[in-house]
Amino acid sequence: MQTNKTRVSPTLPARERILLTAHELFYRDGIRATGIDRVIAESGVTKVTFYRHFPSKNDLICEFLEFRHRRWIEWFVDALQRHGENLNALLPALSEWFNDGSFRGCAFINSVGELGAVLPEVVEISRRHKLEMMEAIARLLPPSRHRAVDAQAVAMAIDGAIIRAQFDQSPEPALHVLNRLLKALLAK
Amino acid sequence: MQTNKTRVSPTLPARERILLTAHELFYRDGIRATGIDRVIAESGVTKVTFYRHFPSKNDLICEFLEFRHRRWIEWFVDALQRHGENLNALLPALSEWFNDGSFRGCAFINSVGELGAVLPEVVEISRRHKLEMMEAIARLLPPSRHRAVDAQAVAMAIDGAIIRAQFDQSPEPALHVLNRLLKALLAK
DNA sequence: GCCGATGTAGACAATTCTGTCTACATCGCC
DNA sequence: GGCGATGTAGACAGAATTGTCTACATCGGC
Repeated sequence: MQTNKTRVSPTLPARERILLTAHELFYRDGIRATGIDRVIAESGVTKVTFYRHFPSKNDLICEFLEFRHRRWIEWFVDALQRHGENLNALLPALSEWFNDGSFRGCAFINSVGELGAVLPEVVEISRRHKLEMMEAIARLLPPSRHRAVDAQAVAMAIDGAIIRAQFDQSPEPALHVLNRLLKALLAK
Repeated sequence: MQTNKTRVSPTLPARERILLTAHELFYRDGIRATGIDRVIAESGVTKVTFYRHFPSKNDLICEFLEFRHRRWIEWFVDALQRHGENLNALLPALSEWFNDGSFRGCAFINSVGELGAVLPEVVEISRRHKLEMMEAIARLLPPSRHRAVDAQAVAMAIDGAIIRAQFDQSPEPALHVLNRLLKALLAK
């Protein structure tokens, strides 16, 4: 009898199961708050299997961030495209994310806050993540002398909105205020 | 012979010493990363003294956030006043903060990311903090119909800038991009 | 047919964490 | 004078942490 609380498909290879489980727990509860034993139990593997794939928790943390990065950017680019591939796509795209029940802010902002001082790789991966987010935003802007700086301004406003959405009960104020900020930025 | 690594003045009452030490360690290294034993050792008190003042680590965490809140707002209001008490004061004020060697982002953003899912008081205190920050910003704006929303937009931009300054090596890009964002917001 | 990669089961070690306990000292204030 | 608040020193308990170890099973590909 298996009484595992496995939440991921047991047909997936062990490595995928571990990564998916870590992704859910790390993002939801925080990284330090999540013990390795918990990840092992919920992904339905054994300790040996786990440690064969991830020599230490720090390795898992880095792989979790890389995994999250690929996943998030893929969603972001797709959402922007679905909503018209211009600046007006930003709000509906972010609205999707903020309204998702599992939204708990930006995994990279959270991780840098939690581990940045102690695990430099976390900062490095997160910086790369924000850079790629900014590049995706830049592609929405018409080529011009200010494109790079404008994209940075939009990215900064979005980070502020992520924080706001994370703090508030509802994502509406964050989206509303972000809209005002974007409008002001475009009307220059 | 006292070999304590006490970093706070030993003449202060025990409670102050604990709070100052916790403030430094929690902000610098993260909350979960900092053990109670470490706080006790570096504040130069004993376990009994510590637990008489703070029944549990969670109590200390909340008191740390309240302490940080009072301290930060006091500094912020003062800095805004010193720099002219108008919107142009924001940049030089934040520049002071970002350039401080101990800057490691916003303690409330970091704490919500780390503990928000598991300690609701943290979110509550942090929300209050952001509200008071926003009110201080609102007082820089001329009374108008949009004052509240404008203050929220400025606060959101500032949160984005805090993140950016925390991620980057240097605070310059964060300040520069924030400047652009504020200029756009005012020129409406 | 064999080898290496991947998988399972669970005991065990070493450390660290929070929090409790006993026993005693000092100081301000009613 | 006595009491309560505040302080010191350090042993101890109980739980949780990360990571190691032995022993065995399965399966695909060379």
